[in-house]
Amino acid sequence: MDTQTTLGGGGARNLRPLRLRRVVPGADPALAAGGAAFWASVFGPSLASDIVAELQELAQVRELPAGSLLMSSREPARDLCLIARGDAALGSAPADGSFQPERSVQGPGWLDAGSAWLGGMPAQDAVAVSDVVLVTLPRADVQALMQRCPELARRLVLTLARQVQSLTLATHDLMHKDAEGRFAAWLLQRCAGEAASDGSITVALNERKRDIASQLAITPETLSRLLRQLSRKGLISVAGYSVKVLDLAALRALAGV
Amino acid sequence: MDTQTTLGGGGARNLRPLRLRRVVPGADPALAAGGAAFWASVFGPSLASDIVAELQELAQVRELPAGSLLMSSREPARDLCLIARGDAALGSAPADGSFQPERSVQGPGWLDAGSAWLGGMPAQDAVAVSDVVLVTLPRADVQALMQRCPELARRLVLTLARQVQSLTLATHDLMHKDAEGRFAAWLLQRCAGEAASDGSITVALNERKRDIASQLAITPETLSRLLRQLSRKGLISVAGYSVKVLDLAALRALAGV
DNA sequence: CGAACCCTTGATACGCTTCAACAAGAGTGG
DNA sequence: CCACTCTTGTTGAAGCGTATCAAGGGTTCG
Repeated sequence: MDTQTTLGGGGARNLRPLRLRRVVPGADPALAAGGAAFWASVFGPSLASDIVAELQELAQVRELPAGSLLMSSREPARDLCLIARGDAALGSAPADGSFQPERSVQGPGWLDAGSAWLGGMPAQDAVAVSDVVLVTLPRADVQALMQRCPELARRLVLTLARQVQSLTLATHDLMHKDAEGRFAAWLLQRCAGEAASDGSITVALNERKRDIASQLAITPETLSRLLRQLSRKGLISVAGYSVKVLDLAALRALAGV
Repeated sequence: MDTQTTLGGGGARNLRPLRLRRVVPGADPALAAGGAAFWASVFGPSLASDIVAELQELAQVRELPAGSLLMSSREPARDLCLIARGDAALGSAPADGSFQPERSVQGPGWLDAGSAWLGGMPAQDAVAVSDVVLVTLPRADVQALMQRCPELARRLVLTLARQVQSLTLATHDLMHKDAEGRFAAWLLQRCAGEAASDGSITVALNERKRDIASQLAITPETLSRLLRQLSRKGLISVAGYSVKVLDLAALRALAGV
């Protein structure tokens, strides 16, 4: 039917993401774990350097292999959790060993800034998708630091406000968009600022397709059919784990409302 | 088929909620709008009284009729929004005059504590379901107050963290539960702490059924069929706008996972 | 090689929406 | 008071969207 018989075929495609990635590019650990750049990317730029130093003092930095459980909904959250390097997934682990990712986080960024304040269990579990550098800040210490530095409090409020907005948009999508619309919106978000010269944009899928499907609340089968449909309609062109966006406007129309 | 021919029938049921309620019980305005009780219910108890006084100073209190637009996703959010009295609905207003409620808020409580910090448009619209007393706090002033009172900052972080958790649970439900499960969960949440002597619990539906359906992301038709199904199975008993829960355990089983 | 894992494709089943029709109030105005 | 309209909820029939089940091929690893 298509000139391209198999989506998974072709030689020039990028490699498939493994379930557990064992090899990791050896990034500079000093930069990733402890640099001021890291704190700037999670708390925003130009935070007073003495505060950054205190945060660095409080932070517990751990390097963990892919597959590690970073956060469990079965034990109380005492720390604010961040990812300095690597990818992680938030979702639910239904005790039978499987894991349903609901949201993905790429380092450097926040994993969970909220649960620790509530004195109960976090609402989600988290696992490392790649090898990660996990940074944890004890809530009590952060609270004490906030007492002396109102600016830090403001940054934290900002972080939480952003997350509220992001989650609000996510629920809106789940309530009002069908699978095609949600995938279009997901793809557009991955396009942000990566325009090529001819107007086409290529998006590399870093995760397994079944994890993408899981985040979109659809089955892997449906995602596969969706990719086929959209490429048949000429909106995208798929080669393994790389998706080229051909018709940005049409994709936006699908994603809108 | 049933002994009860029509769900809407029967004489002893409670009244139907109107689309725009015009009559409102005349509660004590002093208590609702300005009392320390109000601030305690939104910021938590035992906040320093001088801070409460300053908040009271900053707050702009407005009494608005049912149907009013309280918040628009088309104009930037400069204030933190609270409801002192009455009911409001957050959702999307698709410009054609209709309104799709996604979440309901009952006073006293927060309407939107997050958007104002982001310097953009809020992600949702809000309308008053009943007559409401709307309280707004200019973000800049709250920020200045937080500088002098770290405790206030902590309370705000707590508020936002709670909302993050609530939204996380909502997305989880939308992703993994079917309509029956979501409705069961919704009903159970309304049961909280209202147990009668014989173990049965009666829940009064304050909103239109179509608004409940909208919050559950289902159609009114499906909700109607769902009520019929569950009452046929003996889990609940429906009389107009009052639902009696008969089998709490079975309902929990439906809502679980 | 076989085993494990992933993606794809097809056939089928089910949940929910859509559309249409109807009954019951609630508001309106004679 | 009644007739009329508007809105809400209910019910049934039909159809779409997505899940489920089953089969097959590709790739990686032991």
